[in-house]
Amino acid sequence: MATHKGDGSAPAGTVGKALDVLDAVAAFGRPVKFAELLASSDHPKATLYRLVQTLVATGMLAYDPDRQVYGLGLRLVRLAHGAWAQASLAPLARPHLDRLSAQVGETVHLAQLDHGQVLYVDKRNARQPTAMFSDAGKVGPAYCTGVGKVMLAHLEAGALDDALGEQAFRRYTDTTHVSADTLRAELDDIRARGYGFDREEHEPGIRCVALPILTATGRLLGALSVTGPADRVSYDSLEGQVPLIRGVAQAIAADASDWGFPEPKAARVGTG
Amino acid sequence: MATHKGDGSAPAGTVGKALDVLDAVAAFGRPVKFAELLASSDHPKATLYRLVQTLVATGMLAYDPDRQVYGLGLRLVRLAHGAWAQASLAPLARPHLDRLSAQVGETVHLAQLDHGQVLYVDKRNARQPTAMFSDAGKVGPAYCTGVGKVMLAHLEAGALDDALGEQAFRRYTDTTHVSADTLRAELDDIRARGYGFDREEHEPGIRCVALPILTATGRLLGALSVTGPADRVSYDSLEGQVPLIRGVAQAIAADASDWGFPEPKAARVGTG
DNA sequence: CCTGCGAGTTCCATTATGTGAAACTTTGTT
DNA sequence: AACAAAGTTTCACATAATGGAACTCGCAGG
Repeated sequence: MATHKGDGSAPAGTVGKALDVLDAVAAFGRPVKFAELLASSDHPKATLYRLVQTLVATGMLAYDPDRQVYGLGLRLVRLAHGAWAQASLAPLARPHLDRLSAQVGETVHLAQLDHGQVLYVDKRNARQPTAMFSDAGKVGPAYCTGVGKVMLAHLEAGALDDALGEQAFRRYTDTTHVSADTLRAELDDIRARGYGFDREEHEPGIRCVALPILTATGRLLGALSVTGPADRVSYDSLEGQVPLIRGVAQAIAADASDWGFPEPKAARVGTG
Repeated sequence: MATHKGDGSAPAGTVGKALDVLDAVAAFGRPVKFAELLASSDHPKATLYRLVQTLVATGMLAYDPDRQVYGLGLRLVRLAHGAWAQASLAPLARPHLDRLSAQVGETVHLAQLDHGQVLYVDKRNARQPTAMFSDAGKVGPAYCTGVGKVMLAHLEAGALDDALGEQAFRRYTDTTHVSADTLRAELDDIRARGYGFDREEHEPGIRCVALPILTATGRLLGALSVTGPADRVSYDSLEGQVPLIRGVAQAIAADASDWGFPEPKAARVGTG
């Protein structure tokens, strides 16, 4: 799993390697011992060791001398606060999400596309308290979520090809797309219609309707979705929310362009 | 601007410089042009340029070719999700915070110490919805907040000296500590008593009581605080909450040691 | 139109940095 | 005590970073 990159093509120098180590630690999802890290990496012991030392020294990794394990450092949390605040739509969209959430009464997601994957940057639960940070930063598949498909649909041809190349097409449910071909067909549909559904493609019993957030010039910023359980929401009722959601999406886009929001470089990978 | 470190002695290698660039971008709090970054850094143009290129290539920085500005990349948000989940007390403490919040009815903070600064990793508002991610990741001064002082008080001598060296001692209110000396005196008090107050030292009208979260062996994990406006809470009433908060702190510490929580390397900077 | 300027980008000889096999130290186990 | 496994340090070597200078681009003024 790790990331799609593996490393075979990683053209980056020392910095890239160091960051890959961060990813590796993150992939474990728990504090790791040096040996575990070593096993999961193709660096020689000494090299990995120094890499890790550097990361600890810079606060990106935390080392617990008692248990001799490494974890992701708090400096990352600090940096990410900045990233979330300035590189994501979330802070800008916050009041709009609140409004939408209040009006639809179902779970609302705000997502952006990051290297072909869906990155959830904010969320409102049905009628529970506001989302936790643990929701922002979560990633999900693009090919089988409402927000994912809607964003793919509004990518330029080249970027779409790149992004499709990164999809796993794993079958989660019996409605999951398992090939780029059927997905492409639906994306055409979505592009024409302006919104898309997740028809229980990722989790059985979970449906959603999603719309892209586009600038006036058609640039993709992110996506919004309203999600509900199959036993409570019909596709018709979800479709009925579309005008409302569209209004919110446009409001967010308007705020974003006023503020000079940088384009999320989405699937602009590779070519450099 | 730069980091607190500025040590000059051993800033680390290439990786360190690259990460400092990230900090620099984060410090602007908005997308920056290359020239701005250059002005705020002491690297030669070509060097900074390549550093930035590397960071963009690795997804830590995002580049908007239209506006020619750099912002923090979404990869950071993704990584931070992992950091928050595994390097912070937050996920573990979540249910405890919920409980505490429900019982005291005032704002509750969970913080950790990061390089001499307070890092808020979770929060519950008085009776509003749960904190947003924008609260996790926020940093604050250690010398004039309840959680900060309580954590400083439970640092070992060496670490405390380091940490005190990083305090700005800026006067926010007329009760703010403005020197290490008076602060040290209060820290002794706090250590003896086991809890501390923020007597409107950071924001006028804002009081809080804070307790450290310590392992059975006395290792500092973080701190908890209950905060309220001066016109609603007295120091006596806050003090009355201490046993309750202490119970929660102990519960969190117990969970943390069960789970093998890594020590937040706090002020263990320098010596490397 | 062309000239000058500032921002951004590329070049390339130099050298600081990172590399990794192997040796060494520490920690835990039989 | 002896061994093994995990972690740390060493050092000759090579890669990768450095930064001064030159180049390109876009634009404002002459």
